[in-house]
Amino acid sequence: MPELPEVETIARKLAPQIIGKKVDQILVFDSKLKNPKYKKLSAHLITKVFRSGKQVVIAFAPKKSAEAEYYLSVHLRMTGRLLWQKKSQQDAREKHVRLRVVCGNQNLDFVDVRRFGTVTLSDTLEKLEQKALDPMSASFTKTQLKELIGKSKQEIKSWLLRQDRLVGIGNIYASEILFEAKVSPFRLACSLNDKELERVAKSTKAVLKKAIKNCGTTFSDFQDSNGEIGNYQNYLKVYQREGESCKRCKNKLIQRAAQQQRSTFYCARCQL
DNA sequence: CTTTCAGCCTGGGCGC
DNA sequence: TGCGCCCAGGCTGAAA
Repeated sequence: MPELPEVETIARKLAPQIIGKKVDQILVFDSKLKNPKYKKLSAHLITKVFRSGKQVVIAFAPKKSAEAEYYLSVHLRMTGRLLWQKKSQQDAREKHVRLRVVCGNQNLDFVDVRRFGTVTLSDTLEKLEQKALDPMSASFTKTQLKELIGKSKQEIKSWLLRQDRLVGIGNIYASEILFEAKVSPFRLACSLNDKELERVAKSTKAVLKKAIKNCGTTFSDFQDSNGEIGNYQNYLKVYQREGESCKRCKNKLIQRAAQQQRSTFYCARCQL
């Protein structure tokens, strides 16, 4: 479900809620997520919560102001959510709770309907770090983008989804970024000239920044740790607007096409 | 090396 | 109300 802005939102809201909490135990309700190492987290304190790519990373230390010993990295994929909530009487499995971090009378629940989400435990940050560039980092520039693209003959929309080059962009923001940059999603990545690369780089930063400011996009089930939703769906220019008018050129030319079995939305008039 | 494509899962919404 | 089909904001690994 979530892309970079949604994961950033989750991490930011979760951090003040769970930092300083002491872990009693980890409960796993999904056989795919079983891991005997989770026992090691008992009695540890949560010391940090942050985003890495599309993952939410939670750091654990044996005591306050000690170095983190473990990092729990959660990838929410399509339908995953992290909810900080009071202990409930309900059966965890009924609500698709897959993993539960028990902290006193509250739980951090990893809820995931489709079970695509993954959870990994690591004892160093290096093992979690992505080789790919984060588009919100200062080193993401037109020059960097050009270098990353190289001679790739993939269509630019598909290229933007490649997590091994650039982390964090998913299906919604790829369409929105290319609309903002006035670049057709079907253009081959290697065919973009310097001006177009500049527009793609700038639009990437601008779109993601604005989405983060608005706490992400909510369609069906994106929620932060309080069960609150984002606002960016009100700012989407092309995504899910097939047949509607372009907000820039006013023509009824917002179209939908399939690329790699995923929907792409674009304006047939102003994206060249 | 690069690129494509089925598969992983479940549920909601639609037409019949 | 029920059934089958399509769709869903992601990623992996095998195949071409």
